[in-house]
Amino acid sequence: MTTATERQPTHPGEILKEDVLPALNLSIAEAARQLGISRQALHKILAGTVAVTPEMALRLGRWCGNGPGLWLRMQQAHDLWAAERKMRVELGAIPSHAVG
Amino acid sequence: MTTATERQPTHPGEILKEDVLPALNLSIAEAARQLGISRQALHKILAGTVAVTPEMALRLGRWCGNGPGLWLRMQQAHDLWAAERKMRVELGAIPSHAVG
DNA sequence: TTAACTGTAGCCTTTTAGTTGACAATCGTC
DNA sequence: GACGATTGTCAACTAAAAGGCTACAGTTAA
Repeated sequence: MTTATERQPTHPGEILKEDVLPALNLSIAEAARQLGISRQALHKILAGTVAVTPEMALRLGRWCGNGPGLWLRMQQAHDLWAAERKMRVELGAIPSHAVG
Repeated sequence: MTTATERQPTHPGEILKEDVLPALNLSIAEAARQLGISRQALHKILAGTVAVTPEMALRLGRWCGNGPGLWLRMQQAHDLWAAERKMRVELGAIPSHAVG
């Protein structure tokens, strides 16, 4: 395996927008206030145009009460998928020292 | 749990320097050549002064034959630990919507 | 001695997260 | 209809970080 070029993993902002915000019944502006960030910054996360940094994952994890892990793992999967496509050619040129 | 302020998680470069490079019996310069990066860039990773990005994790994963996951998880643990200390105060000000 | 490798230090470019300010469009309420 | 809050989106700015490059002093091996 690890051939996995499936489809793009869901961006954490999507979960935030479709599940968390509706469940809490909060506006974007109010949520941003509680998170201590600008509403524009939160908007970009919801739109998936910026990444969830470790710092932002800590904010979200504290705010949602589920810890930073989920948000960070989702973002990582997303980043890895993107990087893998971008580097496909270059990666092929790297010699592999695999044991097996 | 998640109180975890233990000690700083090991930086992935440490593993690279102490285990991988000796096992492969390669110089830093040669390893950098194979990885397709400058020897200075590799040196900074080994010294732990820069982070292992998703792209770099893909290079290392391909090169070592173990995939990018290990390197990325180690870096993430490292980053999270650092961010958590830096934001401790600010995090306390964020209201928690935990269910339980 | 000469060649290669190493640790560091700069400098430069590009990318990206986050801020503030601004504007038009929308929606609920009085 | 008017008012206020929210929203989507833009631009300008700052700050940080990755990665490349050059350079130089020190070390080690042939």
